[in-house]
This record gives sequence, C-alpha cells and structure tokens, in this order.
Amino acid sequence: MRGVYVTNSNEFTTPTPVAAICGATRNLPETRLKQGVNLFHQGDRVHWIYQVKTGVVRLTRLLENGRRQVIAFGYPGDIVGFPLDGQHHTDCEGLSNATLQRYRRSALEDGDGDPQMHRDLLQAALREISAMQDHFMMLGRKSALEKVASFICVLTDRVGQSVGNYKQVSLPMSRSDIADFLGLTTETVSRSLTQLRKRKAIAIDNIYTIVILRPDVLRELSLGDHD
Amino acid sequence: MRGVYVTNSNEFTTPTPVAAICGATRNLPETRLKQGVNLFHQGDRVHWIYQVKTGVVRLTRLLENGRRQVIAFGYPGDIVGFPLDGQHHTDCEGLSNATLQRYRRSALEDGDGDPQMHRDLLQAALREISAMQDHFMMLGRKSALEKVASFICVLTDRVGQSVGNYKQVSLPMSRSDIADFLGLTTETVSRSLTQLRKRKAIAIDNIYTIVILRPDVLRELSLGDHD
DNA sequence: CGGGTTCTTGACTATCTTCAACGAAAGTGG
DNA sequence: CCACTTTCGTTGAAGATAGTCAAGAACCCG
Repeated sequence: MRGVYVTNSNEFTTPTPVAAICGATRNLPETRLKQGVNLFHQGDRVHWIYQVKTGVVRLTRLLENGRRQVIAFGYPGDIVGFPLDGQHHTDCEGLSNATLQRYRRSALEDGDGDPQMHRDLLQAALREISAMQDHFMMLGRKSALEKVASFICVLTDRVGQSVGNYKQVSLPMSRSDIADFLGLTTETVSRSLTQLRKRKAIAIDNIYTIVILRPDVLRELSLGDHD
Repeated sequence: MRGVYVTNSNEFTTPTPVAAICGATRNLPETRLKQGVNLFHQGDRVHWIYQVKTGVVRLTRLLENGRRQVIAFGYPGDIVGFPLDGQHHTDCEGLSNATLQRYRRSALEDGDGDPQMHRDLLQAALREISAMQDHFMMLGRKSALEKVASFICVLTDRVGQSVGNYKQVSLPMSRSDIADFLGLTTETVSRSLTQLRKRKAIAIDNIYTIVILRPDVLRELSLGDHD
C-alpha cells in the first residue's frame, strides 16, 4: 500500500473517454481525472507518468477470461503509469475525482534534463517494487480475515485520519475492488468486515468509512496471531 | 517469470555465510554463488545489484510468524537485488550453483558514468514491475491447477529446452519453493502435478524434470478454460 | 545399503466460494 | 420531489476447493 502502485502510463490513445483530462498548469502540467473515468488502458502507448496529488485511482489488470486483479490503489504521493516496452500494462481509473501531476516518460527513462526528477521517479519505481512484495505476502500467505485486517491496517497507516481518540479511514473503492485486490469474493470481504466489527476491532460508520476502535487487535488479526 | 525478479541487494554485511562470493573478474566483476548459500538477506545494506548469468536463485520474504513467500526465481538474464532505502527487502539464495555479474548500486541510481548500463538497469526494474503484476494474477485469481499449469507454461517459455519433439523444463527448486511461490501447500502442488500428468499434459521424468506433452492442453488449463 | 529428507497419496476438515435472498443506497425519469 | 429501477452490500445455506494430518514411496546422501 505504500509507495507507488501502478505500472504504465499514457492516455491520449485511450479508446475510452479522456475528456476529464485537461492540463491545469501550475509549475508542471496537472491532470484532472473524474470519478469513474479512465486515465489509461492496458496496451496504450505511454507518454506520461503520473503522480497522484489528490484523490484515489485504481490500477487493474484483466485476465483473458474476464477475471480481474486490482494491482494497486494510488493515493496522493503514489506514482502510476510505469511503462514497459512503451506500453501501459494496467488500466487506471479514478475512484474519486483526482488530480495528478504528469511527467514525460523521458523524465524517467533518460532524465530529460532534470537529474533530480529522474532520481525521484527511479526511487518511486523501487518503492513500487517493494510495495508489491508486501502485496505478495498478503495474496499468497494470509487468510481472508488476515487479508482484510492487513488491508485496513496498511491503509490506516498510510492515509488514516485522527478523529477524536480514534483513527478512521475512508474506503473510496467498492467491496468488489477490495475483493479483487485481496484475491477474495465480495461476500468474503463483507463477512470479514462484519467479523472485525463483531470483535470490536473496527466500527463501520458508513459503508465507505471505517473507524479503528482497537488498532492493537486489528494488527494482531492481520498477522494471524489470533485464536 | 519474465524479466527481473528481486528486490534489493548487498551482501557484505550479511550475517550468514558469504564465503561463496568471490569476484572472478572478466570485464565486470563476477560472483559465484554455491547452491544453498545466501547472497544477501532481508535488511542487509545494498552495495551491489546482480544479474544472473548461469544457474537459478530464489528470492524470499518472511512473514513475522514464519510464513514464507517466494517472491521470484531468478534465471539467467534476470536482475536481482533492487534496493529500497539502501536495503535489501528479500533474501536471495542459490538454488543451484550460480554465477552473477554485479553492478554498483550507483550504476542504477545515478548512472555512475555509464548511461547505457543505467538505462538497462532501469529497464530491468520496469520489467520487474510488470512481471510482478503477472504474478499477482496468478496468486489472486487462479485455482491451484491453473497456478501450477501457469507456472510450468511460463517457465517453459522462458527456459524450456527442446528434446526431440517435446520441450522440457527443469525445476531446480523444491516443491515447497513452488508452493510458496504460488501460495499453495506442497501437497496441493504435488496433487496438481499428478493431475496434469494424468491428463497427459505433462510427464514427470524425474522430480526435477518435466516434459511438456501437450502445450495446448497445458495452456488451456492455465487459463481456466477447462471443463 | 541404510537413514533422512522430500515427494506423493489418502482421508478428513476448514475455509472460501457459490447461489440465493433481502435490504439499503444510488440513479433515473416522470 | 417522489416512485421506480438498478446496483451494491450483507447475510444465510450448501457445496467445492485447498489445507491439515498422517502414512507410505521415492529419492538423495554418505
């Protein structure tokens, strides 16, 4: 969940609506992405790499037979759109309205006259690799309850907000996005959340807002040290 | 399975045997790694990044409670040891005797006077990201049989050898390595291999050598288009 | 050849998925 | 603005898949 999350990047050739994208110039060109709109698609040529400034985006990959895997959620600070052979290898869609700063692909690949930006983008790629390794542990070696607890933990550490004595975290993604991220079904995600609620580890304020009642309990459950 | 697989790199500070490492100089310093010996550990400071020249290495990550995830197998051409914050984030061990060419960490991070090498290492990092995304699909959205079939398919495409009319692939790793790579148990890996054998998709010559009898069947099974 | 490890197979169990129903929320059109 | 429709989330019951435990076979090593 930490660091960069995506994979590849470019949008001008996308076969779906890109109307939501328009560069609002500050220092660097900024892109506005509306909720539900695609920034780029698997297979698009990569012209830009993006850093999420506000909002949340979702990176997905489709299997031949329609099964879907959510590769990552991109939160502010994350960089999405790493190319391979000049192509995007995931879809990217806004889960909320989002703004992104864009960088030429060449800024990553040959520096493009800005060594500092070059270094930063490379660091982002390395962070991405490490973050994906964390995700592997989650997908491969955790039970449903542990996965959901881990997911909430990581998200809380990354983007949790303090409200009174508690921390809370907003989940702009649907249950099925979470399921496809964790390798579960929506039903199992729902049941796991219910179980966390029944154990008083969390409270579900509304469907998109979770309050962490017992961070310690949640962390234990996420590690699998539970009864 | 394609591209680079590891994560971080450095070996001189490793708490375990590094005796197997000794620079045999050709153009660039070469490292020899004996079977069963660690090249680096999770948490080690990174001094070098390695490209596998011969042999196979294994990259693993440990969970707090002892559960293990195999992040990748490094075959010739793959680069292992990408750093994050100057540290290795996986263990790396030789599955067979292996030789690796090493590059200064600085060759990745600032070019170190060789722009071409710098570009190559960056490309390797991007390939790594894409390869990990493939791995996600496998971990999250495939059945046991599909995982094992995919594993053999990818390995065959990457390092399979033609023998007569058939291709074969050698598996230098143990069943439990495969299990930890695919998020399964050794028993399930074994049962899946048996099922592939019973369906005449593969033949198991000896435990470490698999002959592909029906690539088409194997591929179908890996995609989940099976009865 | 013998001993230890790894692999395979079987029986049973746990976990997660599937299928189905229901309720809540959100979107649509009058 | 409200009724209608559709989607999304939760819950339950039944079934399937993979895990666990246990035993035997194959392989490796000295």
